[in-house]
Amino acid sequence: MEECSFKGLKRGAWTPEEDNLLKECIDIYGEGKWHLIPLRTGLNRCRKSCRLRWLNYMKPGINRGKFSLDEVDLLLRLHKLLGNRWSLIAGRLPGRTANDVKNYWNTNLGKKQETCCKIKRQNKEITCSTSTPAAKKLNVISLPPQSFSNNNDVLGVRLSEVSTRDGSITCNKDDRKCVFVNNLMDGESMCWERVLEKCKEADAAGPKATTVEEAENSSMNSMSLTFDVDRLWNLFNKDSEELD
DNA sequence: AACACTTGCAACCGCACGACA
DNA sequence: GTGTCGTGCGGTTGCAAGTGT
Repeated sequence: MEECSFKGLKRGAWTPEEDNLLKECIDIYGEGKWHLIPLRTGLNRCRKSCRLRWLNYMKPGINRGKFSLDEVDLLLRLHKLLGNRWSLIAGRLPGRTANDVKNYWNTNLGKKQETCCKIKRQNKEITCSTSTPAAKKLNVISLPPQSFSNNNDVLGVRLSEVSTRDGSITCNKDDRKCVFVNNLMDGESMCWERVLEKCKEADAAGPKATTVEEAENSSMNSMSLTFDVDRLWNLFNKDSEELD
């Protein structure tokens, strides 16, 4: 936040007066005009700070209550699929912000994962990095290079703009990336959700964990689902072909 | 009551990326 | 092709509130 480091700009906790100014300005000019906020309101805050305040705290519809079991379950599954893509995960949790999700993960679920890991290391001598909590301990699904047929506009995203080159679903515009992932999980396609459902069904039929860690996860943490990455990838391929 | 320690979360920081000149 | 600007994201920090001793 380069400009926020300049002297003269206020930092730290927001006052109710500042919140009111911010809200009034956004009511008038709308979201996204962050550069206008300090100019129009006289708020002595940088635009990034204004944006963060609005998105994480003041935006209508934000759910500041405790995470329900359903939300935690979904969060765990989405994190397993997407890794630390907090904004994408938050997009699937109505009323939750990326910051909320990230904080919840770091303070609750991440610690549980770490504790689990330590216990396992002590008991089973399983190697497990502790350099970064949470994320690196998870078997985040990594998608191999994937191509889609050219110029097919599916689910609001031109598929020629989509690739999975770096192991994530990406396309040329961030918002489109979001739309793409969201759409994959929404509506008739519900690609990822079907994947998850199939995994759930398979797990219900007979748990098949691919690693010792996952096998232990299934017994140590009832909230955690186990995933066979290869199977998931095959299912994703199948769904992609159907979309094609 | 007073202090130390822990926890949860709001806010900040640095970086990446797209748009545009 | 390159530099600048605006925006968004993930990681990290700082501090108030809560809890333990």
